Amino acid sequence: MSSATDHDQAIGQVRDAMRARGMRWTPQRRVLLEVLFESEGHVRTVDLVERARQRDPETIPSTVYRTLDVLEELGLVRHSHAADGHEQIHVLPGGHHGHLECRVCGTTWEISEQEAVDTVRRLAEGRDFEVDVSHLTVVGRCAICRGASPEPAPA
Amino acid sequence: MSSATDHDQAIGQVRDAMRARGMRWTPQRRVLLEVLFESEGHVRTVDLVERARQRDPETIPSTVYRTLDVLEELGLVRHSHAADGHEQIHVLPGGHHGHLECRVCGTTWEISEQEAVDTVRRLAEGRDFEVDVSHLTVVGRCAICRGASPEPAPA
DNA sequence: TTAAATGCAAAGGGTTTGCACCGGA
DNA sequence: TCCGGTGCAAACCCTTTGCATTTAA
Repeated sequence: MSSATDHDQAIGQVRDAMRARGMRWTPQRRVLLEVLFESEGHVRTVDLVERARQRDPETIPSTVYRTLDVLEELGLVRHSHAADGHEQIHVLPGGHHGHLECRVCGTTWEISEQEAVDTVRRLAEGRDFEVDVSHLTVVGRCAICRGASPEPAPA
Repeated sequence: MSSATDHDQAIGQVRDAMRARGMRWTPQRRVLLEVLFESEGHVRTVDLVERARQRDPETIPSTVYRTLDVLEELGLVRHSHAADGHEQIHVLPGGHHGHLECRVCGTTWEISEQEAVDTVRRLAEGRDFEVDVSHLTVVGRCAICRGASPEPAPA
């Protein structure tokens, strides 16, 4: 768990990085960064917009989307897609990581970078393919949902 | 590679299965099934609509989407999401399989069911998670695109 | 000062829905 | 005949875009 101070420090670094590149530091960007760092690794973009709006009701979606694009260019976040196809944002300093998502209950678990890399290693090596583990989402049914409904839809 | 006759036979089975459940067999459904069986395992839903329209210009998108829902309930197809979040359809009798997709050039390769299962086995076993390999899409950069641009965006 | 960001509104693209009509069983 | 499917149009949701205005540097 990170403290508010950790976040402040990380946000300060982003601010400096942006200024160093001639970009501007705005209240809107600070709000988004705060929300991002509190989002424990991954969030749906839609939820991000919502959380930012809770913090600042004036939040405009397009500003959030545009800032996310910038942050992705800076390498601070990455996006992937959840089981329903919606965009999902990952904060990198929390570590590259993949996801395991239950298609029944929607719960998501993180897969550590190491485990994600181990998982796809064989795939990648055999084909000279560079896997983007942050974009890896493995979908299926979790233990609880399998127990609740033993069989998947029959063929 | 399957012959037209194989397809006809498979389509006939679907027709019978639908009738047996009190569902109706329509020209629109036949067209969609034909397109599906010619799609070699996986297609984006949008492309499916397009291909059906080439065959029958009267094709209506909502009919395609609704029929796909029915086919998924029957267990004949599954959907997943490509790297851009768009829906992708898989025809099951062609075999469960995953995908490898290059985020740069967009090329997609199939991963056999066996390889997909091997890949995620450790992940699944450790958590009692049932992985839906048909929904597995591993994104990254292919050998060619890595050669063209050595480094990904720096952090 | 001045170019980067924002706010706003509108468009875009894929997908879903409601409902009257059609047509397969 | 009768209910499942279709056609059509509109709604939806997330996301992107254009452009005038604001504002950080």
